Amino acid sequence: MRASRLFSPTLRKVADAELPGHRLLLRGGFIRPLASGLYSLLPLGWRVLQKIENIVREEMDHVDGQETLLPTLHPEELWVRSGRASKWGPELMRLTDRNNRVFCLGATHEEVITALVAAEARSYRQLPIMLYQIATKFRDEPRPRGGLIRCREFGMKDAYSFDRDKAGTDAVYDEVVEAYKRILKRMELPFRVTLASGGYIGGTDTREFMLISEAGEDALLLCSKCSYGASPDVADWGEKEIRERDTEMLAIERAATPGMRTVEQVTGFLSVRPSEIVKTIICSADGKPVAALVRGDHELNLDLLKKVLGVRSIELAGENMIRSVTRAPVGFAGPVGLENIKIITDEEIKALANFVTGGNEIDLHLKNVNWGRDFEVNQWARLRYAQPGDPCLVCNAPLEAARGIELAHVFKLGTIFSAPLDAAYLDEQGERHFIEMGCYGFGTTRAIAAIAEYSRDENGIIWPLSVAPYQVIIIVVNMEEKAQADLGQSLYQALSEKGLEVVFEDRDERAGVKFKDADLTGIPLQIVVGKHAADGRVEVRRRGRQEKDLVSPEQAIEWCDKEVKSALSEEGIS
RNA sequence: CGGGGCGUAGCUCAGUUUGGUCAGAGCGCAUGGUUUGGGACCAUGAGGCCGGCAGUUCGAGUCUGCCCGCCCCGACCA
Repeated sequence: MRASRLFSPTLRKVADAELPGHRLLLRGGFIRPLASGLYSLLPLGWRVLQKIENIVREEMDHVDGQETLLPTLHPEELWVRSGRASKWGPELMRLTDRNNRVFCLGATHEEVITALVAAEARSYRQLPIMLYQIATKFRDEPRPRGGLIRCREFGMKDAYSFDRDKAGTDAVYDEVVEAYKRILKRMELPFRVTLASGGYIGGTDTREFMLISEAGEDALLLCSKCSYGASPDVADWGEKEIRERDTEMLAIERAATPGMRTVEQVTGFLSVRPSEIVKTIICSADGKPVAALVRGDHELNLDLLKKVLGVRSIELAGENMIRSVTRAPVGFAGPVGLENIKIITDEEIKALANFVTGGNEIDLHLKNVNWGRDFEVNQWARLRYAQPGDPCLVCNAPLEAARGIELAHVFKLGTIFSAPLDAAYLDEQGERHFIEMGCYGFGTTRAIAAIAEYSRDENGIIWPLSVAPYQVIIIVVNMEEKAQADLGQSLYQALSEKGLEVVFEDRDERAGVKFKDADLTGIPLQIVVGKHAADGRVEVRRRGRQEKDLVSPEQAIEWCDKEVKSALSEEGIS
């Protein structure tokens, strides 16, 4: 491609973009915004996406995935059947056809694929199947952000596995995990595999492939030593020695705390640390009030509480329930004097003595409260969320807080979709079973953003060869110098004939402009045809590296060829 | 949905406080010339519904109200 014909409008400055990677994608002429959360991919961006898609495609095919293409427009009725029409609510984009039939734009494709398989699969002999597609998804996100990181319309590879039993799903799942590792390695993205919750879709064994990045949207807790990592809402941690209190219990004191309802307010007002306060959270467990106690600097995990209590539903109590239990407005609950209510207490409070609690009276807190003496603990349990510093579940090293960009997601669906959509098969005995499913998503457009975020310098993006829009750029410093123009032209021809993807920077621009644009565009192999052209010498260098070599044109061709071959073979197309 | 910011030339922005020589700058673009190894220089020129609507006023880019759009934080989120 000749740069003089290439549609890649570069920009010096952009407003409305905070993330460095996003800015560089805009500046480099890869993407342009159309509306909030909607982007056009320009020729260079589209080429990058296709490279990414092809890597994904190869690795999915390698684990026996079969590519399909499913409709973007779904009858809403299908989503009603699976129960997700209401679950997703307005996030699912809806529209009507001329007959007033309601359709939605595919936010994901479990329904469609399950319906498809349900219609065709009858026998265990037809299983297992793994189908995937690389297609556009639509979600009316409450807040799109970060350019391609979170869009309302975005590219994704979604795969679905269909097996006769859980063991079958397990096997495919493990294979896809390995495939994803290869995909990310080929894109030269480092990643952590973390545990996550099922979210809207549900399912188990939810794992996310995260690029650790400040630009990430998701908070994570990562082990500082081993590979354990999880999102804070599901992070577990290892046994922690809790030394029971050994300080002397002081006399309980009433402390006026006018208007002080939050931990922050109370700590400030009474000059105590959050870890010296015990929060009392009134919850409604199957409709009955329960008091859950956690340290002021901890967060109550309702899921844990639900499990410990063995109830069906758990939620924070409403104002009325709190008033009737504590006889005080919200913000002053405490365990002392509570009657007819179960008090369940986080185990780490065992270590606390003389702590502050609410006084069950407006504008009142109590100081020097002690468990056992001032109130009875009905049950000790682990009730809080993990936090940085907690010991790793696996190796006991401290967990650290981090942020990540979710690149991919895998989980097991069981029969969540096959049951309502009636995807079943007959086994050897003629018995009917619902198909066991798995779901495996990979964000292709998001991967562009992730690479841009990860692999860059102040001058622009530095694309790995595997996903670069072009592999080589030949920069002719001055097209008016015949020696340079001719040498550039012949190099362009030779490299193209070798099958390399080349941009020929032939524009009538100043050298500085061309260099800046080349760096911004991030094409990994640069050949500069300049003042040494008359002596039959050109410069070669890797984008992002300082070193440059003065070589003959033949050596330059050889060098490009070698760099590309070694990069693409190191990927190990398996 | 809550909080904050912004909307003026293709891009980045000034001008809004205090209504009236207030339609501006730099970059980009076009033409001519000089330049040619890291976003050159000179000259000339084109380019604006000052986000929209409705008010206030003799007069609105500037004040008021409503609306729309974009960005950021939060809530939310395969």
